[in-house]
Amino acid sequence: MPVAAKPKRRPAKNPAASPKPYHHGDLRRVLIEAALQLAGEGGAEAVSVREAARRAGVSPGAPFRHFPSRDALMTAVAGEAQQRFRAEISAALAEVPDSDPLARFRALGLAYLRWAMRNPAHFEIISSGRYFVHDKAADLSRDNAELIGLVERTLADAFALGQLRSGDLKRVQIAGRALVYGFARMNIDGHFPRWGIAEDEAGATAEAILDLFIEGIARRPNG
Amino acid sequence: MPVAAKPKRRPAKNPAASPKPYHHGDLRRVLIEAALQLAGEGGAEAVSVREAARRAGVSPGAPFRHFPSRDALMTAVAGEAQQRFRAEISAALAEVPDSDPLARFRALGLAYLRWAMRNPAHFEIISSGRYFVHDKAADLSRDNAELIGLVERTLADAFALGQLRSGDLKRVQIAGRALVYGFARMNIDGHFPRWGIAEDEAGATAEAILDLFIEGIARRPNG
DNA sequence: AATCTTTGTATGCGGTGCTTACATTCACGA
DNA sequence: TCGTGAATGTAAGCACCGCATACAAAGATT
Repeated sequence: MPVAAKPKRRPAKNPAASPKPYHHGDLRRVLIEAALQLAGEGGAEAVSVREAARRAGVSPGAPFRHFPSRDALMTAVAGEAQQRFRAEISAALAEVPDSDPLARFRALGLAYLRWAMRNPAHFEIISSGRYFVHDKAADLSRDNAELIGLVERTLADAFALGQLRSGDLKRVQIAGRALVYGFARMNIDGHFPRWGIAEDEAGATAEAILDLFIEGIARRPNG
Repeated sequence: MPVAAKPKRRPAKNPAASPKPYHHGDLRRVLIEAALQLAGEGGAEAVSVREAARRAGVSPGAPFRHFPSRDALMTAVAGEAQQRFRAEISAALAEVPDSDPLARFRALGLAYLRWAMRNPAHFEIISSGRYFVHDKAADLSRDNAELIGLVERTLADAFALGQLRSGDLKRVQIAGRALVYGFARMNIDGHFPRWGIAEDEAGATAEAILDLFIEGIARRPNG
């Protein structure tokens, strides 16, 4: 199949050549982007190597030059998604002063929930542990450990300032994590209709349960 | 392929005939059982129609006489699993008197968590909303609605007896659900190693966070 | 300019869910 | 009692998937 008028390829790598060149340019990046898009459209399960290749305009085997397996692609996708997730959390934390750790804790939880509500499929890829092997993704694990450490310090600060009722911080942290993770997953897994929570109510409900939790762990002046 | 000595089939339906008869007997039941077993071994995703058929000693197309799709099979599997789930909860509730609704609430949460810890794959099939369409499974939905109603009444009773701090029962209920669901899913999704929770600690941790939550919503005599 | 490495294509294997056409057995009614 | 139709199995094949191998094209290096 002779390609129409092979354009002799300019020496410098100028990607403006109209008939698509043999080499893609940055296929790796494009594949990750396509996978993110696929996930956003049809859920995390809808991501397939072949379809990502199709969208990149490339043969079904090409992606395997960049990712040895589907899981490897998903790991890269998870890395990109987690980066965005962390960025949102950092932005939210930047608006709350260090002097009020409990407020920071709340802001963190809120940012977590908001991002998870808006990017359910991406959140699932990051957290479900079904799309890549966490042990192999050192960056992701380290990043996640940092987040855990941040929460730990925040809670410790809050307790030191007398904002918390109980000193069992690990228990508080795990419970808090379970709460937000559970709410995020209830959204992903389609539980909200069964609970009479409309789509536009999800944000308010998220805030409500987070506040309930915080009221539960906070020191209260009177009964 | 002449089957060895076709045994003339006794008139009455006696399944003791050793060379396997053309008709299976109760393929539907056996397929559900095989699927439950497959899920228990390799997670919910490991369930395939072909493998279930293989284990039932039947051709790959045979299951489709009983289930129009894989999802239909999974719906039946979910029905069976949910029945067992509800049985465990009912058993736990039977041991706590009606006079202490908050204790009943706790027992319910504990039974929920225990079953989810012991049957992660089955729990996932029931609750993930990825293996069957909930709208089509009227029995499951009704059953689930009953459970929600039970929790609602329990909380209302607790509030009436002055056991609760807040009267916003819907919020309490959703938060409680998110908590236990999140913890159960953290187990399924492999989050516990990252949180330093060993397998034999999961039960104790589950109890701990449930108690933290209950302490948070309970009326306390002194600050 | 020649060669090596990278990155694409072509092709094919085994797995999956699902469909259609056909075979066998059961159950019911004349 | 015996046909006949309904129920339930098999066989074969489709499209899709992840993935491996062999080959071709383009860049990079010397």
